[in-house]
Amino acid sequence: MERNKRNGRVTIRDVAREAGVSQSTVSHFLNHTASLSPETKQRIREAIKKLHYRPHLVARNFKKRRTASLGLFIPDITNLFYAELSRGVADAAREKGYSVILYSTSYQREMEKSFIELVEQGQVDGVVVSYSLIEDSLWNRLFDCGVPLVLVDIYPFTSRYPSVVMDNEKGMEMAIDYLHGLGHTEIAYLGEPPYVLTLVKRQRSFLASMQKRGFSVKEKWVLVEERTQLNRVEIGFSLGKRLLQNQSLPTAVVASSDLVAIGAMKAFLSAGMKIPEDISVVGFDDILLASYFHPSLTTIRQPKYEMGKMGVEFLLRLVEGESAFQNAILEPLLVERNSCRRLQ
Amino acid sequence: MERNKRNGRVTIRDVAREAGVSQSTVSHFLNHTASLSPETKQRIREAIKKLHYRPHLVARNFKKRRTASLGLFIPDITNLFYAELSRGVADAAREKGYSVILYSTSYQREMEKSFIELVEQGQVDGVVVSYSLIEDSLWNRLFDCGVPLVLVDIYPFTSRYPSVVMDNEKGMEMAIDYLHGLGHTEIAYLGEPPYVLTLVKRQRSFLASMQKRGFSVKEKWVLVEERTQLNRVEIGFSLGKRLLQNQSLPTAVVASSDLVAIGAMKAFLSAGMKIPEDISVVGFDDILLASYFHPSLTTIRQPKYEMGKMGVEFLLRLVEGESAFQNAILEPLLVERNSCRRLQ
DNA sequence: GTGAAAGCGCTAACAA
DNA sequence: TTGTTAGCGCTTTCAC
Repeated sequence: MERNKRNGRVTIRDVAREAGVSQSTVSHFLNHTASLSPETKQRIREAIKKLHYRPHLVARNFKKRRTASLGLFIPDITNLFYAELSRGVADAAREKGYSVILYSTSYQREMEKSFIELVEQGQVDGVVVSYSLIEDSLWNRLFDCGVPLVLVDIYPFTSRYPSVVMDNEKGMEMAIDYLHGLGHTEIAYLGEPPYVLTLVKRQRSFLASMQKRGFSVKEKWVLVEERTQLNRVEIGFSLGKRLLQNQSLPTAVVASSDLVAIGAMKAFLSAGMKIPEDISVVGFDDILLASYFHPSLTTIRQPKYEMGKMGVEFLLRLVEGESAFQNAILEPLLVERNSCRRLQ
Repeated sequence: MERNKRNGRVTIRDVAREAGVSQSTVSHFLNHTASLSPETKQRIREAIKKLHYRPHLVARNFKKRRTASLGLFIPDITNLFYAELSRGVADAAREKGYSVILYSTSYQREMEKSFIELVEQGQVDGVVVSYSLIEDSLWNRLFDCGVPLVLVDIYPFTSRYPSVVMDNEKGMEMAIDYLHGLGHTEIAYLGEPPYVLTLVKRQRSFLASMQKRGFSVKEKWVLVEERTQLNRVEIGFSLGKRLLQNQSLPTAVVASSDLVAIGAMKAFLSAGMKIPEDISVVGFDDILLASYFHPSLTTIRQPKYEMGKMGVEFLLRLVEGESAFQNAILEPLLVERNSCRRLQ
């Protein structure tokens, strides 16, 4: 970078001086906000080139009272579900000229707090929230600071914000339906910590769907981890092992997510069981890699990338001044692979 | 957020007025940069509370000529290698008071360019680069704009910057050594596009290590994909299938990364082969989930999280004015699982 | 202990 | 078509 005498950065002033015009003329040139004479333009162009001038983005946005960036609240970027969602968010944001600041909390209170503070201090123009704040008071701080918000994969527990979710009840019902169609009636549920309503709904819908069909649900077959911070795959593994401690086993298992399903499959295989011969498994999400496990995982697909993308679209409408907003509910899709067998 | 009359945001001015002191006194209060009388402090505290004042981070940093954020250049956040690395970067950054802006390019020129422009325009104080810019001229723009840089998982092709890499040659040699120890001499290499030196080194080291041991390398057993943008797992799958078209097959396969290995395993299993009975597989990276595939993947571990973390540490020294810098080379570790068998 | 004033790099009325 | 001026919200001398 070229440096000017004073402090380093080449500013619009330096360009103006070099070109023999005023600051505002250079600004007009940069923003095409006035028509300038060809000669002036040329002089400015040369000055810019000579000094290697680049407008200072932050100053520019500061003046315009915006940051052109969005915050992305997620619990864990190494969870493929969130990674795929993030990609949708990042792509949509970039397309509209916004940057994405990563607020990935590792499910930790401290991190939540520190990110919320950044939001309160105006670091971003809007926030995509795919995460349930553990500490309730932080939600209030987020709401109170008046920053535009969109809830993605989080149910709109308050109706003040746009949101994008998949129909989780329906997704879970499709899973049960599918297993039912294959002749299964003895089905277990393995769940990660239901710390978001999304997960609560899956669990409830599991129970409701089972009941609706007259299938009994053994308490010991509904295993839900409590400790929020654990790795999802490890949760699945440990729940899988716990399930195997039962006297009688179900013929099929539905997991709260693919990661849990994968962990559970590992537990089953490690115990010498065969999938789907000895037990069928259905996941939830359809993460990348789901089809690469052995056996490939039958699962309920969530349109993660699209959810992220749509979330940003909804958010930016708010950011750019619209007051109306939408709450989208997307459709689940069952992806049949090789982790389930037909009984008999 | 409380609003003042003029434009919305409550500023330090409003607080000063409310408390009956000057702006600078409030500033001193906020920054503990002068000792104030208890009464003044109290009045300011009350005013802040009453108005729900939050200092404006951007203005603050602008004044201080910094952004307190770092850019993270990666090709794909849904590639678990980069997701894990990103976590290290994010954690270290947060710990030091910096935010992370995601520059994930999807291996696309356009994206590269648009991110480089943001860097040139001063969006960040420093950049973690774990990505080889496809377009050479963009590297120059990055270098020329004088922003502090650290290269992570990228070899320092110029010696002007700090860097963190694992010893890729050694890692690959360990893989061959390991297979050798198990009695393998017929080994194939499946490689993703060697668009970074890191990958080139793995490939070269594969050839060198084979040669050193007097193992012949069949040309048809060294398969390397060219198309940069393809998904790594799919690359592995297609290379695996291509390998199977050979008349004679190797007894073992080394992949350029775990994702490629996983794809290849899928191809082998789909063709009715058993792993490791019919063919042994060694991966590279040890991504999360590597132990959950079937069979679990023997691989060379890269300390991804630590690399990200260390990268940020190196970078921040530069950002904070130090001129000396380090180039760290980390040690690989072979993680033995179940994807390889002893011959005989 | 407190405040006046200048200025970070830029945009945007408004004037000329 | 070009320039003057007044800030955006804050920090930071430097004086009192």
